[in-house]
Amino acid sequence: MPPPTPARALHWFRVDLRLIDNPALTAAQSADALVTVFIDETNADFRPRGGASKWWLHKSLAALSAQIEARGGKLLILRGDSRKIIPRIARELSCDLVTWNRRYGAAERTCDAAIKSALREDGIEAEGFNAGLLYEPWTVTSKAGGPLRVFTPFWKAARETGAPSPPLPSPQTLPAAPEIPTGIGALALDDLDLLPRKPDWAAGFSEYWQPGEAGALIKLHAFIEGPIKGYAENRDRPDFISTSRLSPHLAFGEISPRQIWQAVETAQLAGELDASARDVEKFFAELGWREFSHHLLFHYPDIATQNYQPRFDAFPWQDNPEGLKAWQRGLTGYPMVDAGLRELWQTGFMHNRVRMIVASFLIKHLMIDWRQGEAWFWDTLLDADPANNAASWQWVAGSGADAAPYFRIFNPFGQGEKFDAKGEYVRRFVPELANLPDDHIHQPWAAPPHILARAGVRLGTTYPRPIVAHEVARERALAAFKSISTGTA
DNA sequence: TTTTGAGTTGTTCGA
DNA sequence: GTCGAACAACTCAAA
Repeated sequence: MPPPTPARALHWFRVDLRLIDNPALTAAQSADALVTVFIDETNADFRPRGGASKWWLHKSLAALSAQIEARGGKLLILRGDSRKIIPRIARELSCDLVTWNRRYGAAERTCDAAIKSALREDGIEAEGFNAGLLYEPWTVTSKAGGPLRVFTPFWKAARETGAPSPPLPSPQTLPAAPEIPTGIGALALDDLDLLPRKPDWAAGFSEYWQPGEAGALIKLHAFIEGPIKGYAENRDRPDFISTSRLSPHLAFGEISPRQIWQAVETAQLAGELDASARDVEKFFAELGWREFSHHLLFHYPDIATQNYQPRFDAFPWQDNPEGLKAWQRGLTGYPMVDAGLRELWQTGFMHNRVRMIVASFLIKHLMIDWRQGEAWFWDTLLDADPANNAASWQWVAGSGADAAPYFRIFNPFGQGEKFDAKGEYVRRFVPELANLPDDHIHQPWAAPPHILARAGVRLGTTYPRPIVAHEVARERALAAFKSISTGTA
């Protein structure tokens, strides 16, 4: 337990870049003096941040720092191995309490546990809190006491443990920081060198995103006033804004799932929500999938690198660097797949339905190891999240917990015809096909020559032919997946 | 211990 | 055009 009124506290920001509903910050703010710190961690066993995440982090830290200063506080920025830095600065700044919010990856938990014991050996109190999840992984168990590995029973059991707790308010003022010695190694945000320069591939991102707590609240309220109505049906439509787009904000902890939950529920109870109960349940279930991914990461720490189902270790993945490159660049010849990958490159985001389509294509049509797709998403997604990214790729591959069956192979043009019937999504991100009529835009290779000519499309020149024929690829994938089935085959 | 029912997101084929 | 069945068999969770 922390001292009743610590003289001097340190709050360590990690995946909680916000002031509202920040229990660790709230616990620290009763101190007479408060230092808040963010560390660009260079710990050897941590996965390096992806490029898109770095861009977001820069913007988010700028927003957070301004918010803290507006309340009389100070955000210190440092770089290095957190296992050394935290105990050192806690000592040098004479702190008697250090607080943080928990993270759930194996390396991070080991690190935090080591820091906690180091601090306590120095007589400094250290305490972790839950800021990132509705239900912490160890609180949701089967009747037998173990982790749940199927979503539906997991989500049922989680909700039976009780309603999510309400969010904490933002502190209106923060205790002033003590004098920071110059030798402590404080950096300016720009020193972290998080923004891309040559070339600046992130130049377009600001058009779509406002990183930081204020931007998160704007997205939340826009969702509650708009797309949550009809969410159950529309969430599969990439051709208009049909989802919350809160994922990058959640990935950096600029908003908590408790805040989202409470805002939706409050609007619903007040009769201000023009959405059906089914819409709300569907949306809550998506938060539930995020919880489930974290639950899996906590109980099975290797999910980002190892097949959850070991029989997939024998899968005949193909070494196909040209195929991988065509996929990454959005040049597979399948408009829906290419639109998705170009949306990712241009905006740092991809609609969830399209993520499934492009992932299925990489894994099943090209038979490229899901880890290569996971790595690309890790580098390019603004919402790259160690739990969601790994669990979702394994779900598509069929190698994960509660995964898609092997014979579920998305038809890359059928999905387009179904969920982007007018081709608006394709036209937005694959402009060289924009003049094709609706009924040919998802299968340009099958369009009559005069239609292609009129639309200015020359296959193999202005837009690629399919790099693999769907029917051939499908049969090949079915055979490969059958070969690792546990049956007698 | 054994049994039973269920399991995010799909596609294809044939009636 | 629409609809149901097949696509495998397994694992999980609970009774």
